[in-house]
Amino acid sequence: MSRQKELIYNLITSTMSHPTADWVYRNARRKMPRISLGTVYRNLNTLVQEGRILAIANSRGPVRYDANITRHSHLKCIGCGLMLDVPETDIDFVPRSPKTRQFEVLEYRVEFLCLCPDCRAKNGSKKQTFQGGQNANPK
Amino acid sequence: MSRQKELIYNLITSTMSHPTADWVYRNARRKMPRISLGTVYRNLNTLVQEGRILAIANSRGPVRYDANITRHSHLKCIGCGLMLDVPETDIDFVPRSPKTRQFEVLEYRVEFLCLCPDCRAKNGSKKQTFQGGQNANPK
DNA sequence: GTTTGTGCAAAAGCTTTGCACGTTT
DNA sequence: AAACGTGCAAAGCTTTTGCACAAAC
Repeated sequence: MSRQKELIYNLITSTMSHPTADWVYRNARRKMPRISLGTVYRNLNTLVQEGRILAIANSRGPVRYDANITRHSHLKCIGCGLMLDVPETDIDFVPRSPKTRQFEVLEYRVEFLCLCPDCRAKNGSKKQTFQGGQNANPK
Repeated sequence: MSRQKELIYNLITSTMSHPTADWVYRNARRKMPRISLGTVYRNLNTLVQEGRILAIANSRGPVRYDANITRHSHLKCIGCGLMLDVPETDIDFVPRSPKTRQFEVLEYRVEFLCLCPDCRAKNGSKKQTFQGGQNANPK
C-alpha cells in the first residue's frame, strides 16, 4: 500500500459524505500537493476491486465512494442529493421475490428515496428530479 | 410531442433491456436517419423529467433508461450486467426503518445483486466486479 | 410570426491510459 | 535490475449546449 493509496483510503474513511473522486483529490493535495488525479482514480478503482470501498452510481454526476463496506442501504434525498447510510440491522425485513430464487442472490441494497427536512421545508410538497445540490458535491 | 420524441419513447417502451442513449440513437436512425444524438439526449431528459421513463445509473458505463414506471426493483447480474425488473408486488416485505421515519420516504427500490444462470455456469463461484458485458450493451 | 424543437458541431464533465520516471525490493 | 506505482498529459467516453435553421401552432 503506497503512501498515496493510504492517504486516499484514510480520506474516504474519514467522512460519511460519500465523496467523489474530485473531493478526494482536492483533499489529498493538502497533504500531498503533487498527487495526481490519475493516481486518485487508479487507487479508488483498486480499492473497489479489493472490496475495501464501495462505488455508488448516480444518474447525474460523478461516482461516489463509500468506506462503509458492511451490508447497508441508502437513504437518498431527491432534493439535494444528501445520502445517508442505513445499516442492514435498521431494516426490519428481508426483501425476497419469486424471481430471485432462480438466481443466486448475493446481496440486496435498498434505496429509500426521500425528502430531507431541509428540502421538505424549502420545496414543500413540490416533487422534483434530483439535480445535484449542496450536499451532492461535498467541499 | 415531436416525431423524434415519439420515436424515442416508442423505442424505449419496445424493449425490456434497459437500453442506453446510444442504443436508442442507433435504433432511431433506422427509421429517421438524420436524427441527432443531441436530440436523443434532450428528449430522454425531458421524458425523465416528465416522469414517463426512469433513468438508471451504473457505476461504470452510461445511464440506462426504463419505460417501466410502475414501482419496481431490479435484479442485477454482477457478471454480465443483465438487469431484470422485479414488480413491487413480487417482493414480500414491509419496509420500516428507524432512520427513515425522520424523512418523508416517497419510494424505495431494491437492487438484488446476483449471478444469472449463465454467469454462474461460466464463472462458478468466482466473484467478480461488474465490468459490463453482452447484456450490458444491448445491440 | 412566434414559439418550440432540431441537426450539427463544439465543448464540457468525468474517467482512463500511455509513457517516462521515481520507488521499493 | 526487476517490479511496481506515480505524475503528467493526452485521449476516451458520455453528456450537454450554442447556434442557425426547420417545424408546429
